[in-house]
This record gives sequence, C-alpha cells and structure tokens, in this order.
Amino acid sequence: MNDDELDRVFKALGDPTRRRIIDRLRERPKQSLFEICALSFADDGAPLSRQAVTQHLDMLQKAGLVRVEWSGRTKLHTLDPGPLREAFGLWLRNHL
Amino acid sequence: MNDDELDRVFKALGDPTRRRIIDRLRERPKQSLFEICALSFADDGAPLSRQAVTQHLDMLQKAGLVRVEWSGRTKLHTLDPGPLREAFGLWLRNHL
DNA sequence: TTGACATGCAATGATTTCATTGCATATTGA
DNA sequence: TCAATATGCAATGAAATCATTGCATGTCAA
Repeated sequence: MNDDELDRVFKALGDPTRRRIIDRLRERPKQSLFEICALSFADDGAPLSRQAVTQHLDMLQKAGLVRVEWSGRTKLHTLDPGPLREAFGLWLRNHL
Repeated sequence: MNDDELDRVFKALGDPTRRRIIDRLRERPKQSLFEICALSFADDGAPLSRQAVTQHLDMLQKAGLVRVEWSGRTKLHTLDPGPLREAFGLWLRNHL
C-alpha cells in the first residue's frame, strides 16, 4: 500500500456519512444501493439523494473498502476491511 | 470524541504532507515552523512554502494532534498521539 | 411487450482543501 | 537602535469534495 492508497483510505474515513455506510455494511454484506440509501442520512437527519450515496460508495470503492457484485439489475455492496487493516499496520500502528 | 472530532482526525491523516509532519514530530518534539518547513516536501519533491506548512499545522492542531508552545519568537510544535488512540479505540478498532 | 424498478451518466453549484504571494508584526542579538 | 529572524495575516486561485437535479439505460415481471 503506497501513499496514494493511504490517502484514499483515510480520506474515505473522514466523512461521517461514509463511516455510517461502513458500519452498516459491516453489520450486513451484499446490500443494494437503495438499501444503503434508505438508512443514510446527512448530519441534520435529512435523507441523502441517491446520487450522493453513489458518490460516497465510489470513494469507498476506490479506497478498496467496498467490493461490488451484480445480481441482475441490482448492485450489491460488501465491505472489505483489508485496507483498514493495511493502513493500520503500515502507518497508524506506529503512532499509538 | 464526537463525529466532528473524528472527521478532523481522519481528514488530517488523509494528506501525505501531514502524515510526514506527524512522522517527523514523533521522532523529535518541540520543532519550530522553520524546522518543519525545511524537511517538508510536496509529492514531486519540491519544497513547500512556509504558509502551506502553517496551514497543515493548523489542521493538525484543530484535530488535536499537535500542541503548540511559544519560546520567545519561536513557536514549538509537539505531537499529541491522544486523538489517534481515541479514534482507533472509538471507531477503527471495531473494524479490524 | 410494456411498465416498474435499479442504476448510470452528466451538469451544476456551494464549500473546502491545498498551495501561493505579499506585506505586517514581534523578538532577538550585534 | 537596527537588522536579521520567526511568525502572523490577508488575498488569490486551482482543484477536490459534497450534494443536488434531470434524463438515459438496462432488467425483471405481469
């Protein structure tokens, strides 16, 4: 894992909506975009647009934290905790 | 530590220049702005302006990761790993 | 085969980030 | 005192982030 990948992981964690998405996907894998949308809310409790959630999921995917699989017309998202472990092992661990 | 503080910590870690500053301050505390400037470089190896480093240090300070103390005309910066430990304990630990 | 469903793609816009330059202020030492 | 030193403050600007809306595409099921 290089500096850029480390950037993407930590930046992905630097937003409360994305952390909540991670939390949800950890509880249950293979969730569709609509399922994630249904329980994603902005800071004030207002629901987020579908496209906003899509953009967050794209960032999580680029950081390697979310894996995608298609089932018909449904896109299923699953958490991959690997990059979290890597980022912890490679950098954060030295600073605790 | 609330969601906003968690944001600030992870966002602070999401930039390679800031991670290098943290690395340097961990090796030796109480470094002045100029000392940190002298060994801070952008991705391509070009030196950063003093003001750029100041802005990074401000972010680190707002995240609680850097403490400041004055000695005459010199501002001394020291790493505080507390928020890293908190962020790890409160959120990241559950995902490893 | 049509209509409802799940998602993709594109454009827009406000805000934040990252870095710069120029000038101002305060402290130290000769 | 005066010059060099160490930093602060303000303005600027390119790029990324976060969220929106509108329209298009592909898939399933009645």
